[in-house]
Amino acid sequence: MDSVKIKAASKRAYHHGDLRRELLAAAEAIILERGVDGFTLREAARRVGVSPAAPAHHFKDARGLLTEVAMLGFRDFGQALEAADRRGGEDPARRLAEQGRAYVDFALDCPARFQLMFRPEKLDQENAALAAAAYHSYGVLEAAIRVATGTPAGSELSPDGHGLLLAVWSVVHGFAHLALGGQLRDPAGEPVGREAMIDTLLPLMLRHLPAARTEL
Amino acid sequence: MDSVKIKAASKRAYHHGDLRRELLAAAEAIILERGVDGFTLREAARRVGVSPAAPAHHFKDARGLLTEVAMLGFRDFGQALEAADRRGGEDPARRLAEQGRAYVDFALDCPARFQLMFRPEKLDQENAALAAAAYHSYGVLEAAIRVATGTPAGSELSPDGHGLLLAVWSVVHGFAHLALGGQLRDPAGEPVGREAMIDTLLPLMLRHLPAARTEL
DNA sequence: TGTACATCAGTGAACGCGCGTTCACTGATGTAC
DNA sequence: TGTACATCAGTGAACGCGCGTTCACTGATGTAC
Repeated sequence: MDSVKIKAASKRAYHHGDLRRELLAAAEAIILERGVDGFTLREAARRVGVSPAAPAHHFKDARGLLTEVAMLGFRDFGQALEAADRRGGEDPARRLAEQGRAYVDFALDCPARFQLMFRPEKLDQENAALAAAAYHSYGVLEAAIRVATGTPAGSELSPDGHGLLLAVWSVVHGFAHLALGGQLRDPAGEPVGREAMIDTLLPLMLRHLPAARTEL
Repeated sequence: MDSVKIKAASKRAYHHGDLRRELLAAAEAIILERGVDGFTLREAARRVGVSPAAPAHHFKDARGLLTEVAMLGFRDFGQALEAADRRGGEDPARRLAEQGRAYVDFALDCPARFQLMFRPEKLDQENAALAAAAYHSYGVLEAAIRVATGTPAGSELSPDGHGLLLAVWSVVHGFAHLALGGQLRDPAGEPVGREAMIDTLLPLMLRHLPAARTEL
């Protein structure tokens, strides 16, 4: 372990080598500790051991850095939803349930990114990569709804389908938001964990989908 | 109308008269325009036409003012939920549906207060009045769940009841949060309004309550 | 293989900014006698 | 009813702070010949 440390420390040259990536990681760490609003560019530079002017070579400004964090977050998020969707196999209700679980898992496992991702005022809304990544995540959920409601890929979602989408998204997002805020308590006063989501909310939500009753 | 204005302006004495209340109102206006993080004590003082030191006579500090705004918000919120609950009459499902509607109405009609109320890191968590007001709001929802699940006032909520409470709260809160963020779109790309909540989400949520099917 | 030079990725000092809060103060109000 | 005085609710100047960003710079790297 010493050798690794020495190697890393000794190569601390004038050129950092991986500053961009390290700044992104530092931003996440800061958000985790201090909240989205606790982030400052200077603090990120400080943590990475670089002058406050250095980040400008990699990001337009502070907002640019945060936007990048959120964009990468949405990419991972979309991938997690896709993986969950695949785990659901052929059963539409299971696909939705798995996505719901993945949604909450992401929120609770990566609260910094998650909270940033849903704070649009902190991000550069003009950024195409961010918009694309966010829209792609949305598409994963929508696709599962299409399957669940038998809506072919090209045509518009039925009102029922759209309602289901709203409902699933809302319940899952609301749960994540409240859980992250520490506001959810069980009858004993303990903070509610993600199992509550999986065990009770999703079944409740998906109950009326024919296939759901047996699988959940 | 002139007389009113003159009366108000002419009485612009050394002593403001209603500074406390006006600061609270200014804080809300600032949050509305600039978001919760856009609030500053100096800006509030500026709007009210008072020196930056004046607020200290009415609030311990900036956090104290925000805490008061949130506390008053929770009071109104609780009252709105109670009124909605009463509108629901005897039908448990209708009571829940009315509360859900009131929840979303409050969020969309008073976005500044609502968003502040659910940003615990901005508030003084030690403040007893805030905690009481928040807890009271929660109690209104819980009471309706008790009725819906036939749980007497003294005894613990059943797992099913607790699940229902989580579900209703999550869906309603998630919808409000996403709608405020402008993230919800209907198939035509238009922002989704509160009708979606009332027309489709709540029925979906409450469908399995026996009385709900007919009433909604 | 060496060398000149452009480019890249840093430094560190400095800028102006708005913030929350403190301070000594003062004008207005209310109360005791 | 007047007056002395305590208290309340303001002022405005000043404090120190950390921030984002700019600037002229310099060290390291990569490339053309």
